[in-house]
Amino acid sequence: MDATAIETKWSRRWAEARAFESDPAPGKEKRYITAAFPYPNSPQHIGHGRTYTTADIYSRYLRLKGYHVLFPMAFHVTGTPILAMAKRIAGKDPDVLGVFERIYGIPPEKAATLSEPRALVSYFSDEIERGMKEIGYSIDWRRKFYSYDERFNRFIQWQFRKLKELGYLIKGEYPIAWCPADKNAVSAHDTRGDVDPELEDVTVIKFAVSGAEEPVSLVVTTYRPETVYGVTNIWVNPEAKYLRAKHKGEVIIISEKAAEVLNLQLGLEIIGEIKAEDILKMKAVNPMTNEAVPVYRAGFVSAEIGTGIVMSVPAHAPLDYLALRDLGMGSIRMPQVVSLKGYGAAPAKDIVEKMGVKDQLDPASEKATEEIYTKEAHEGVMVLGKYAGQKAIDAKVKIADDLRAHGKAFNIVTLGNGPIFCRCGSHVVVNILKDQWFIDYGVPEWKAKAKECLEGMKIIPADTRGEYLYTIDWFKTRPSTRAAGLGTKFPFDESKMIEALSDSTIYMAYYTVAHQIKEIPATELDEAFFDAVFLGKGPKVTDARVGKLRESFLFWYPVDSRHSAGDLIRNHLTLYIFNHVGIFPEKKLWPKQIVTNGFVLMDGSKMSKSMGNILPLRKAIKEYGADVIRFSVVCGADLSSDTDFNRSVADGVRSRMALIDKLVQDSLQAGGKPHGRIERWLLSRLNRKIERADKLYSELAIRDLALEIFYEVTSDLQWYLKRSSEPNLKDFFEKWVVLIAPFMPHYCEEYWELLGNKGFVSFAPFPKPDHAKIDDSIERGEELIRKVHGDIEKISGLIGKQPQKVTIYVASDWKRDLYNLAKENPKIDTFMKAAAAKKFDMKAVSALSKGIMKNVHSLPTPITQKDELDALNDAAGFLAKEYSCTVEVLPEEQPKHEKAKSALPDKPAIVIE
RNA sequence: GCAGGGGUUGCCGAGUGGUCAAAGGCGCCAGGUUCAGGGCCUGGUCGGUUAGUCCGUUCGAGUGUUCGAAUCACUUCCCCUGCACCA
Repeated sequence: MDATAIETKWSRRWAEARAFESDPAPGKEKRYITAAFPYPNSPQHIGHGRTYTTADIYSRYLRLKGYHVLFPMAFHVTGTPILAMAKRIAGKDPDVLGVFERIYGIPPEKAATLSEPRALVSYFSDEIERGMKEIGYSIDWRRKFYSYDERFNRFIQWQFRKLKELGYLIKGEYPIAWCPADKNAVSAHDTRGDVDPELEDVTVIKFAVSGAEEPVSLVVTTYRPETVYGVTNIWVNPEAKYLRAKHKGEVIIISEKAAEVLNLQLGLEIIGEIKAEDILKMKAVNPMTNEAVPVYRAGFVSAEIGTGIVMSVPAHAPLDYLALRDLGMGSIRMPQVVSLKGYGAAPAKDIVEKMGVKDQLDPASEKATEEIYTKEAHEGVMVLGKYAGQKAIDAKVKIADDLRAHGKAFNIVTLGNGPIFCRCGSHVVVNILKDQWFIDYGVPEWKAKAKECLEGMKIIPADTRGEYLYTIDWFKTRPSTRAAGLGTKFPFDESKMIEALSDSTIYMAYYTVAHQIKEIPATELDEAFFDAVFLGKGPKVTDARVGKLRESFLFWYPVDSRHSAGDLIRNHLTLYIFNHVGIFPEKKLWPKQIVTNGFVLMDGSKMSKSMGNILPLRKAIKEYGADVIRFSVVCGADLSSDTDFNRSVADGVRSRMALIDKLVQDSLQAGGKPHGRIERWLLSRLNRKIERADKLYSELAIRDLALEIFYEVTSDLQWYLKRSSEPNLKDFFEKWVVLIAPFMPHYCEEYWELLGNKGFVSFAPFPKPDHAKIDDSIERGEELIRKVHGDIEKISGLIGKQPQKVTIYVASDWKRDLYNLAKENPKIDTFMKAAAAKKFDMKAVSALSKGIMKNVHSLPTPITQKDELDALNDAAGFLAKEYSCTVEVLPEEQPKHEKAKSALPDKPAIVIE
């Protein structure tokens, strides 16, 4: 069995026959399948293979069911990662080049040539396409495109024009992580160490300086605005530089470093420096209590965090208490704002004393702070102010809102996990974009339509439906443009690019015309053109070139099944629903079904570059063969859970295929011979499976399918081999090969041909279950033989000798009648009465009654004595061979041993001598 | 913190009121195989017991509902994922 030869042969034949190039075929029932298109910044690994293999199995199943199926593929290159990677290659970044060489096996000379984004895209997309062809995905490659293709750009621009028309596109302010040197937004892959910047809203409260010549405020940053009632003083760091600056017409005092970082979002106008000593002489008015409080010095205050000025709430902030204590003021009045069970009026003081924290520089102060903050946030109750009696966590928001409403506070956005550095070396700050475009997924009618669509959709696995619903509710405004990246220019501001998740929500519509549209000059693909093709309206509906495209779109749409990994529910898949219901008013064009799957683990752990345990798909195919890999990446677990790929699984699949391969070859000689009992058993089992498999396929219960039509089948075949003298399996394989073809298309094509069939198995009809071949008594008989076989093994083990002679006694039919009677009368007294009424031999009945009644609800429904005798007689030769002894099968009515009478239905008496 | 998912016998992983000492795979043990090894086949793999049996204990921990719970409810501990501009 040469996997590579078979795979090459059949992928060539499919390509030559253009087997999977699908065009509209009016009159035929269609199914349109898509899977999330790949992002070509690395080769695909076996994990990517799971989604596509699932989609391919489904497509192939639907073809067997007689549907006209389209399964296209394209490449998503939108956004910044490819740009960033190309740049890093150009800069000879050792991390990137190291991963290329070690994990992807790309030689350094080759890697060096990939410093241009387009070269990178071309290299990896080519690699991915080859892999997809090698593994046998039934894709219509004519429809391939890249998301930076000019025609596709025009399509996406059309989409955004429609969104604007619908009022879903809005403009507003938006905070983002920003590199002041590059003048660009930064995300994880732009930072040193791939840190994902976390933005955090922080409240800034203004404390007016009392008695100042002109109005001026100290601005303090706080995460706990509710504690403003308990402020005893303000902290500044005497080592830091402070400035006076104008902010929205008011003068504020802020640290120099803070002003630098916050300038972009606050628009500060610097007036001049102010010495820390001068600030320390001031008194500041608490905007909530109107109390004037002094300003003190504290080393723990950092000029770089927030505004560089902090309010002091010693009752609730350990650091504030410690700093006061360090100044010798540990016993001043500390107003309590929040009550906390288990603590006194000053929880911060309590914990500092309990933990024995030395001073404000003691690292233990951090732990104390964390504990008090967490506890007060969740268990604390307000004891002061307007919201007394409410939970601290609720009061926090209300108090901040109140302060802002009265102009006593404003918000800033900071980096919660800073400091972060751009790859260029500069300090990442927060910028507020003034003219950011958003898609407003918060529009109620839009949400309602999305929910309506969801309700009408089939969701596999079913238990993820709630997650979609949650996501639909959770979506609000979503930024849809970025300053840089590959992809499509934003039509209403060409200096911006459409963001990567926003340009991949309705591209499935584009596939339906992707190859035809190439014949039309890009410049003619204007709004009216796409209106005509996808909405059937506007001036160009009569355009001759539109007609064909419109027809194709209407033939294939809607998408019958969309496939992706489950992590995309929170963004892509829900955006897919939103944009479809938004752009396409006709409900018949809305998505029908979404299928999501879990990840593939490698030997039990997540694949990652840092662990170096990524198995590239093409490497895996080379090692195991395409069909084995296809099977191994999908069969290990339910669709929704992660599945583990490891060598022993793949080896197991491979060795089972080797057995099947041999049997197929052998069966070719055996055509036309009559079927014995064991063939009838096998065919009975198979026909039962065919019936179940049809349902399992349509539900994509892949794990169950794998057990049912592969693992169980190979174990049946192993039993068959033991029981049968010469393989006679042609009829079996005729059906089974079709049944499993979606999983193992290459081998199955080969076997299909070997078995003398014409055409591709890929388009053969799904086998029909032959109910006449399903035979309970044969199957039960075979089970009995297996059981007897095992029992002989056990008994001879227990008595410690090899059998010379085995005699098997089959229970009389009256015992079977008794079993049935017991099932009808599961209580001992009624059972005995019923038995007496039916004139059973009551002495024999009472001997059996105890055993029967104990297991009355698990009692087998026995087959007849004759059926048991037939089965065991058929197996007598086999059993004799197995144990190299003589085997005799007798009814219990012909006893040669007293044990004969202990025979029970489904449990013959066995005498070993 | 909030939201979602989960803890099953050596491991992975089925099982969602009785038919469950609990599928299947892997690992391990014993035996077999014109078997070098690997492979393949049969049996075993919670404890005890036995001519193929029967008994006891188990499904993160605890409490409860029930004639009956791995399965339902409550409490508790632990783990994983997501929390937005990132594809």
